[in-house]
Amino acid sequence: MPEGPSIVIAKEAIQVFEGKKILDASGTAKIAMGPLINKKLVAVRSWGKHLLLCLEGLTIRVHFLMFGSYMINDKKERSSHLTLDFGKGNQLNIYTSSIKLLEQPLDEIYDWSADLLSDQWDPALARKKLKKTPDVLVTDALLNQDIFAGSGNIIKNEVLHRIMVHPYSKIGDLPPRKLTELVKEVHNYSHDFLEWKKAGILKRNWLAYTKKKCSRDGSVIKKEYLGEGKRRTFYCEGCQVLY
DNA sequence: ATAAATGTTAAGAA
DNA sequence: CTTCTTAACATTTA
Repeated sequence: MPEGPSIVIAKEAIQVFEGKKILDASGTAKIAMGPLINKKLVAVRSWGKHLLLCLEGLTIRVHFLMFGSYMINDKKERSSHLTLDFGKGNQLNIYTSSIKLLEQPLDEIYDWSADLLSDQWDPALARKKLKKTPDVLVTDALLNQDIFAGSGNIIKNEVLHRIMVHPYSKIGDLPPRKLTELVKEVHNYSHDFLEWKKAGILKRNWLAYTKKKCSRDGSVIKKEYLGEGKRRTFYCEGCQVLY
C-alpha cells in the first residue's frame, strides 16, 4: 500500500467526501476525537507518503506505514484506527496507520516541491540537496523523504535498474549526467507507478524488484540487504555500474 | 505455515 | 546531552 503513488490513489478516492461534515469520529488511534466532530472535510491532499485530511482549522495526518489500509463506505471485521462518519452511509475507515493531528498551516510543515507526485515538484532543488551529501549511498538517497517525498523501496530498486546504477554507488561518485538522470527517473517512475497501479499492472512491469533475472542482459539479479535501513535491494550484476 | 514485506518513530543504550 | 541502535507497530502474502 504505502509508496507515494498509492497514497495519491487513496487521496483521489477519499476526495468523494470533500465538503461533507464529520458527524462522528471513532477508533483506536491515540488522538482526541472531539475536535473532529462537526468539522467539514475541506480538502484531501497528500505529501509523499502522508495522506492529509484537511478540516476547518486542523489536519488529520495519516501514514499507512507498512500495513495500513482504508475502506470507503465499507469496513473490515477488525476494529478501525479511525472511522469518520459523514452520515447516510458515507464512511471512511482507516486501519493500522500512524495518525496525528496537525494544528499548523500545512505550508509551514510541508515543502510541496519535494513531493514527487506534486505538480510543484522541483528537480533542480532535489539535485541541489543531493550535492550536499556526496558520501550517501544512492540506495539510501532514493529513500530520503526530505529529497524524494513519496519514493519507497520499489521505486528505489526500479529507478536504479532503469538508470543502470549499482545501489552501492555514492552520490558524489556519480557523473553529473547520471545524477540528473537519477532525479529525472525517480520522477518518471513515480508517475509510471501511479498509472500502472491504477491499471492493476504494476507488478507485471517490475524489472528488478523481486526479479531473478535481468530482462536487459539476462544476468542474475542479486538480492542484498543494503543501506542504513538494510532494505531489500535487487540489482543486476551485469548492467548496473558501480561508480 | 512460518517468515518476510511497499515504513517510521520512540524508547533505550552507549 | 547527544547520537546510535533496537524494537515496536500489526497484516497480508508467498
